[in-house]
Amino acid sequence: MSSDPNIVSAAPGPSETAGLKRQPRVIRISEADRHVGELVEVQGWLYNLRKSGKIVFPIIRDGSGLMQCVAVKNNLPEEIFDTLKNLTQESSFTVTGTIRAESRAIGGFELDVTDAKLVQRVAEDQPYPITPKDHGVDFLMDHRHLWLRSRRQHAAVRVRHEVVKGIRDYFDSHGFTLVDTPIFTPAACEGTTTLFEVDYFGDEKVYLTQSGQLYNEANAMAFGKVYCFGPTFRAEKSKTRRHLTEFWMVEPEMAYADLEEVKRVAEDLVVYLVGRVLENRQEELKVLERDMSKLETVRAPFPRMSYDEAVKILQSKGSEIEWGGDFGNADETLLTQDFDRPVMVDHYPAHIKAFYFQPDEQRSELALGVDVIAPEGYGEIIGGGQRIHDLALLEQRLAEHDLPREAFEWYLDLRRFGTVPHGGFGMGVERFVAWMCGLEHVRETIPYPRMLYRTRP
RNA sequence: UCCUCAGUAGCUCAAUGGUAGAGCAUUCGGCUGUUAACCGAAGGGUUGUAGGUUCGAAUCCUACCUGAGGAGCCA
Repeated sequence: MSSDPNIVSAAPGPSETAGLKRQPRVIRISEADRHVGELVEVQGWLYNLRKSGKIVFPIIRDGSGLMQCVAVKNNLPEEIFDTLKNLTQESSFTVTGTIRAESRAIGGFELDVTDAKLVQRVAEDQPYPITPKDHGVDFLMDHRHLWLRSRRQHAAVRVRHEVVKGIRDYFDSHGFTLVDTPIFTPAACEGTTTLFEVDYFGDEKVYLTQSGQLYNEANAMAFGKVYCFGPTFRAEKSKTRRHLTEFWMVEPEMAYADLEEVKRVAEDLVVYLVGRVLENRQEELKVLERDMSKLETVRAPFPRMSYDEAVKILQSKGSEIEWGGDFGNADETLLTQDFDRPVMVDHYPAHIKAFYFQPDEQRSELALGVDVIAPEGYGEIIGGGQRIHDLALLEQRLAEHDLPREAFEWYLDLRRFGTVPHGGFGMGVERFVAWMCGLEHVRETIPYPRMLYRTRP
């Protein structure tokens, strides 16, 4: 007997007597293996239907999986057989029958039908738009609310769930406290990227956050080790397979941490998450046809190199990059192609990083920042580093970047009242999930993607 | 913002200046083990929009609209 807390329906208990009508237990398809030989009820939607005269094979989808049902005309009341025979795609219905292992059927189990109830039949003059054949991305995105019922989308969303849960479990079990940062913010966190402006009761302009980092620094001084995890907004007119205007980012921040500690945590987190996805989401990766051998090699230590070294490697591989420039996507792919795991690049030129990066002691033109670049062309999944802890230096950087001093007074306070070296990073969930799933585009890693030219549905 | 490509049936595509077609989906009929089942039939079109060239335009030209891929920027 299962103790799955998800089962809310009344199940036949030990007090059931022979005189009572037997109520079949409602199960989810994902747990079919534990109910072989039992009479059960499945509640779901029609995924596909094949019929051959006096026998029909409806495949029911219940959100947890797919199961083929077998209904034979001669063994059923005519009304029930006709109900199943006339089901249209995505019609909702419940079906009762006995579970049997069947290697020919999708999922490995089959239901021999004894009863069925129609809940709502999809009208044939307005059939379900997503047929079992091919569709284009534009059409599917217009029907995203229905597309999520498809197997591949289902798999991607489940991998995302695993990654999100893994992120929380990792930080929760390593002494971090979740301290949420605001989504409405009064000014730019970094001053570089474009922000979405929001009218705030007419008399004040606020912006949707592009990073929780500045608040994270305050929180780290309060709690030692913190993380924030929520949606982030970038009004950049980026139109590539790696960009969304609304995406999720986890940002840990640690007091008394230097660049090396930031790198250690970033590496440890990535290794943990990859291992967890491989362990718990194999079925989903199979649906996505992900080459799992490409993930199994992701172990510590990751290759580490300085920006200087990275530029030399790129130049030797034919890139036209020059010292001082930022890496393009082609550069990132070149840089990782000889490795079977992510690559860490640190000590970037300060002028291509945000104002708050701590400079290197020996070479002040370098910033103590690190990027983690995923293999297979998935690009930068983590960016972070050590922050400036000295008040005078931070004041100088604000001035150099023409940032409004008064808006940052609270941030400067952190350097006035017990400042310590500290650092952290941000990891983009969608890019990470796209890498795990082997997806071409990050738009399939979030249920309702928001992109340059798409805000619907 | 820039560059490239694409818009034809509900969907995916064909028709390369000369009568707009196929598969899937839908409807009707057939089939007791199908695996995107199959077999037969039917309905379904102002070829993204506006203009132009031509005897004749889905096809050539111009503008616009919509989308995709990429660049820059970033996670």
